Amino acid sequence: MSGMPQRPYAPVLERLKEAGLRPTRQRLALARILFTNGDRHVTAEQLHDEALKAEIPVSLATIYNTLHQFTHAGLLREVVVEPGRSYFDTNTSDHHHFFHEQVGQLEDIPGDQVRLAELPAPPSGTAIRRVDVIVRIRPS
Amino acid sequence: MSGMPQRPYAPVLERLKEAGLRPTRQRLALARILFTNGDRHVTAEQLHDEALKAEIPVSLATIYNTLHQFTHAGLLREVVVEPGRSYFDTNTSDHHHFFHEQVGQLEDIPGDQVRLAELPAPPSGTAIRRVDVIVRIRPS
DNA sequence: CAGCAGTTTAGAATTGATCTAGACTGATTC
DNA sequence: GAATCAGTCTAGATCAATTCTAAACTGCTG
Repeated sequence: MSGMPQRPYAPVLERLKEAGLRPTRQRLALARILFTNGDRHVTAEQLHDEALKAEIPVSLATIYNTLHQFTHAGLLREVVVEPGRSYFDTNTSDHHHFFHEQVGQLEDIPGDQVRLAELPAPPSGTAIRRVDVIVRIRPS
Repeated sequence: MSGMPQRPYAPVLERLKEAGLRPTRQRLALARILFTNGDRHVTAEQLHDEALKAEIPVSLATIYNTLHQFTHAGLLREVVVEPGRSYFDTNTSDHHHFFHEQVGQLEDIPGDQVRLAELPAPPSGTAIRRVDVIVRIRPS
């Protein structure tokens, strides 16, 4: 079918190298799925299914390893909204989320559409690491 | 030891009745642990341990049932901050949280110390059900 | 192309939570 | 206060998401 060999690997390869991650077959393929399709929010299972459909046989363990490595490297951000399920967000810039509870679907809120007028001082001996705002929505 | 029979059950009994929950042995005991010690944030496991230590033999299944029933009745509020673990907050008023990630410990932020200057319009066809703000902190 | 640290993998194990079917119990009725 | 019954409770099985383990594999570098 496709005449041109699929090769938008180059930019993704760069990102892996910069992050100090050895560009293996699996990491390249997963990075391509994650980072060449706009902003995304995936669970481990979703990414696994998608990889298998794309003919990239990869184990679930590797999916988990990779998601966490990417997160530590700052390529992904983990978002916790439901007990017993983690979402990974390819948008690592400063922003918050809508969470559609019925569907289990996350959606970015552009960073400047939520502003905290006032932030409390953290308890003494602690520093703020990050602020998460989750706007839980339901069909109306 | 204690001369007076422990009996701050009365107020707690009222709350159960008002919520339409039959005041059983277990529910009364758990309600007393939860609601007569100021604002608290507990996981199912924590509450279970505490109950057993207080000589109230209760199964883990009942702990889960009770926590959910109390939550539906509006006596508790569930807070999701960590994948794979749910916290239940005895403070059901409008407020947000600090989450001490190293320790897995939640702390209330008084309602008026976080104010959202701007809230985005929910996607069309949806309505906002609730907004959660989690300020993640770490030892400094 | 040999060697090795870093990766990947299948499958087992762990964890938090839920389900199930049977035993128990608060409230109601006589 | 015994009989009744819907509502509860329980031990144990089960489930789903995730992590662990030990062995096989693979990018690099020399």
